[in-house]
Amino acid sequence: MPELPEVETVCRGLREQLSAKSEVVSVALSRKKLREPMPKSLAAKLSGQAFIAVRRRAKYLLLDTENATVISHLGMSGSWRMAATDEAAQKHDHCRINFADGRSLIYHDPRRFGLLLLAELGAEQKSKWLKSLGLEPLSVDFTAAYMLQKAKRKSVAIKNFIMDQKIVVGVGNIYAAEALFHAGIRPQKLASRVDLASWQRLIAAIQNVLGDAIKHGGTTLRDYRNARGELGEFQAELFVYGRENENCKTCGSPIKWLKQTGRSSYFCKVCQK
DNA sequence: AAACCTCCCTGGGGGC
DNA sequence: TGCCCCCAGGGAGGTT
Repeated sequence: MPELPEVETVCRGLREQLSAKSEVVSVALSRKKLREPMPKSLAAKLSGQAFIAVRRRAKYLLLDTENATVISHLGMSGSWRMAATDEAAQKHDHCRINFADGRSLIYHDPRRFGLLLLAELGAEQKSKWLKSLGLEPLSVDFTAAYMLQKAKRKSVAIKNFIMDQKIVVGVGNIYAAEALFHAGIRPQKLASRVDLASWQRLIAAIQNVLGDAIKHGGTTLRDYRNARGELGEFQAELFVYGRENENCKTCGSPIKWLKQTGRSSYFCKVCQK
């Protein structure tokens, strides 16, 4: 589900919601496991603490107290919501963090592909989930020269390459399709065949589409909600994703669909070469 | 080493 | 209405 813009939107929302810095009084976990079991020590570690910062690395949310960091990944269907502590639980709620001010922060995840882990303060980057991650796409390090070098002698399609979290993080199936459209590059093109000028266009396209999606609060296809329970609005701005047989917004020709390594791709065969 | 495939889950939609 | 199959925003682990 959530790619960088959705996770960033949730991050900003949680930062605001947690700015009250109320102490945790208790934590309740469901018996179901997410991708990994949730740590039993969560209640003991968080009780008496307040969250002092909320950060994002790739598609991971990092919630800091003074002595630990909660690592959260939303998988395909995860969401966080703030509710009154006396509000009834919903099906698929898996973690409920109760604060002294009468509110509760709740992790909800029907498919349970998400993650909820605990790291010692400052040690989250050592987690196996974070240690091999590539560059942040909105950082100054993300350059055409870097991508050209990394793509050398790679026989993967460009779409798979820009979705490889070891190379660049945060780009998933929707925004890969959208960025390639805006850069005029077909998703099947080999990464090693993309020249420097094309990389410059593609990097600009990735940064623009991620930035615009953040401004629109992300894309809601089905499950995604921000920390206030609101939907994203970027789905109205999509040029190709999910638009098979609909007219290209630029040239009018029908958008094409293909399956690449098990995932749907969408492109315009006139606008993308 | 690199590039596929499979699997972890629930639920919604389409075809019959 | 029901059943069955396919699909979905991710990503680690296994296989070739």
